[in-house]
Amino acid sequence: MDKKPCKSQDVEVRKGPWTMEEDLILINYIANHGEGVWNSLAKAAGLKRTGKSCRLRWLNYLRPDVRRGNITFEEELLIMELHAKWGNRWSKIAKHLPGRTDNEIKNYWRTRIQKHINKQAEICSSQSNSELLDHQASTSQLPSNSTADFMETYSPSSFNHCNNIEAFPGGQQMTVESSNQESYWSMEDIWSMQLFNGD
DNA sequence: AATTACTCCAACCGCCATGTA
DNA sequence: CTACATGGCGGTTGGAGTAAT
Repeated sequence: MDKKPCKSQDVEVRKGPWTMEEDLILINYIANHGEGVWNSLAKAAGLKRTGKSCRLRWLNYLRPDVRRGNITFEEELLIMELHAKWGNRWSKIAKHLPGRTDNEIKNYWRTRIQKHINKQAEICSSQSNSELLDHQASTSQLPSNSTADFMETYSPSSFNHCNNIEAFPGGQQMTVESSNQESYWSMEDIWSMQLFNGD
């Protein structure tokens, strides 16, 4: 089922969640040989994954400098500011948040900030008249320029003199409450194991 | 205690840009 | 110049975990 024929040869390709073994293989290989052409890296490392998959796994999860969870209030503000400026240019935004990946920022935006914006819009629309409703309907997908509109109201600068902070995702806690205590292997675990195995 | 609804995030997909033969 | 391979990006989805009923 999760096998896909390759163009040139019938190589089985694994999909779905990465196992710890695969992680270790990838980490080990990159530690010894560095990043390279991902397709050939995948083959050379003996991983039955596409180069794309390896690249994604490495960049979003396995890199030693990746920070996950606990997005701070400052980071949240920066994300909103940069999103207002650039729209959904997640990789560009991620470059301004050391250790954060575009995927994480994108997820964070969608699950927390955008949701909050939609809520705010709902409140607004229930309070105001049909004029707003029309505008909302046309921007329900929240393209980048509607975010810019939103930022006029909720820009970081306006936060300084606005008491809406507690209404924001995460509220007064300012940080993501989801625990960092991974239920499975933490990256520290994996990296320490990698050091064990490394040559 | 069981079920349903919701949240969150890792991973995949498809498209586009760029590099190379 | 063209065709193909690869990388990078943004959008979307599946499923695990958690909260609510």
